Amino acid sequence: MDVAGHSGAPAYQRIAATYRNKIISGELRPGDQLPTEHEITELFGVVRQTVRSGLSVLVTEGLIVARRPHGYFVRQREHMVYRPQQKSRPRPATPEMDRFSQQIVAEGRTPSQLIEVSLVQAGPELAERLQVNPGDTIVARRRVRFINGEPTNINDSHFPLDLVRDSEIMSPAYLSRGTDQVLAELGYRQDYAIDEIFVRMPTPDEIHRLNLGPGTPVATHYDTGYTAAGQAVQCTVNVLPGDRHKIVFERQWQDDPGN
Amino acid sequence: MDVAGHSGAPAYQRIAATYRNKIISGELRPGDQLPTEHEITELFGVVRQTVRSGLSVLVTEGLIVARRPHGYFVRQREHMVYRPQQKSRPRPATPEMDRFSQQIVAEGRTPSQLIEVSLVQAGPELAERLQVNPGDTIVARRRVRFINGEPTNINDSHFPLDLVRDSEIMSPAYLSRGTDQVLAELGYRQDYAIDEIFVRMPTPDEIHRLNLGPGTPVATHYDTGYTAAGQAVQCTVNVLPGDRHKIVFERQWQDDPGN
DNA sequence: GAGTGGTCTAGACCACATC
DNA sequence: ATGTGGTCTAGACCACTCT
Repeated sequence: MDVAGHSGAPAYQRIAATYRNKIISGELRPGDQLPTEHEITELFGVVRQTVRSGLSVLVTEGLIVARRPHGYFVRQREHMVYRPQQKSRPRPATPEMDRFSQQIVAEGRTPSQLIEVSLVQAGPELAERLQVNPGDTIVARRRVRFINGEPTNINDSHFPLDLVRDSEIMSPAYLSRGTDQVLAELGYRQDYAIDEIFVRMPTPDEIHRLNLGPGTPVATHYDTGYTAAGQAVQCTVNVLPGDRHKIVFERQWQDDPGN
Repeated sequence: MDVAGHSGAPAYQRIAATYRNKIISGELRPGDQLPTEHEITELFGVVRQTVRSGLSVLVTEGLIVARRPHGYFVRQREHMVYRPQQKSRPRPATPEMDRFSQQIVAEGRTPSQLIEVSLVQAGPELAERLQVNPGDTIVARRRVRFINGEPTNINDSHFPLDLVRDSEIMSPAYLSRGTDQVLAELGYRQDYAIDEIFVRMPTPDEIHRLNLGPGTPVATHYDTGYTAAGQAVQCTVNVLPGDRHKIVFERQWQDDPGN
């Protein structure tokens, strides 16, 4: 079972297991420093490369981070709550902020955004969801959201070009009433949405935009909106770093009470 | 931007970027074999350890797998659809299978399960959700679900001991009508649930139970059920390997149509 | 037996932040 | 200047599977 703990296991796995157990058991707490590579070398009687192999296991597991030139530290994580359900609830009549910003301000933190609008060719993933052909031109409204100056998630909205040509959505300015409202004004009222969540390791581009550390997986949330007639009007790709978010929603029971 | 592509980047990053780009662009397709470590050594003019560093980046990104003694191959993934919403919908009157098994059979595949029931002490995560004190004894009904003999997800249900003592839930047998129904018969009808999804790298135990490859993150889905009075009656922890699942749910709009 | 990846040793030089 | 982790070389032996 606990193969890595066996004395027959490779040395680097024993090193990883040793410090993993100390972290899980609470002996090492978030923010605590591990021994240096040099010290672990002497503790286990192996060369530095072997120590590095062991620690790299814990780095890719997201348990520790290297802070040069200080050493390795137990990682701490703080999850912001992400509620996909709330997107389909009414907003205040005259909103000054989108829902993300409202939530952050309510938590006493400072939100900011970087918005970038461009015309791109639809890849297969987006083409299928937006009911267009791969390679068709679509509008991408790319946004990185920050909390207290730290990049926190990616929110890239995509629209079929025909729907939003010459509308406000084409401007890289902040739309306080939200793109859904603009779409509704253009005659494309969103009636229902399909949410898909994938879990994977980030691409180098995502690592760069979100300033992700090694061993940080991401959730990709595809939110595809449709009119009552079933026409796709937008597909938003949210990329949520696993160490900064938890996804929350609620369900009411629909059982027959006589059951 | 594409730092790893710069000629100034470390050799192992250039190697990783080279094959990552070939995979993303489609030049290398799922199932294709990469050159051997020895061949890449000659292609880049570096020693084997450096090649291994580069390839290990792609392994931990989940893009490739090592199949000894054949070589490295581009990984292929197949996502089963996971619908947390369906848990709160009525089932057929006389179910012979749980929802998971129903779906798998409908897809023409063969489900199976390993069930294990035990009494455990609640850790802080479960204690908080089940409204008990940390260290209190709770009932854990642990289940690994298989498709065609391959482990696919973990489904561990937890109950306060007082609620289910001496009930069928304590037996490690398959309950075709579901534990929710058994709880309802005991007088604890579930009225609503809160779902929380975390994204992280798996623990060694999860790697073992689910036979996970390196670079595979997991989603942890906490499904906590409450009676109408707000009493927590169960907390189920689903562990979903990222390379085998996508999470899907739907939303109807709740806007005021006059908006 | 040949070839694959898995592990390990014993060195070396570097960039970087702190003292 | 010191000490940290980051990268790299040049070897070695091993377990495993295919032929």
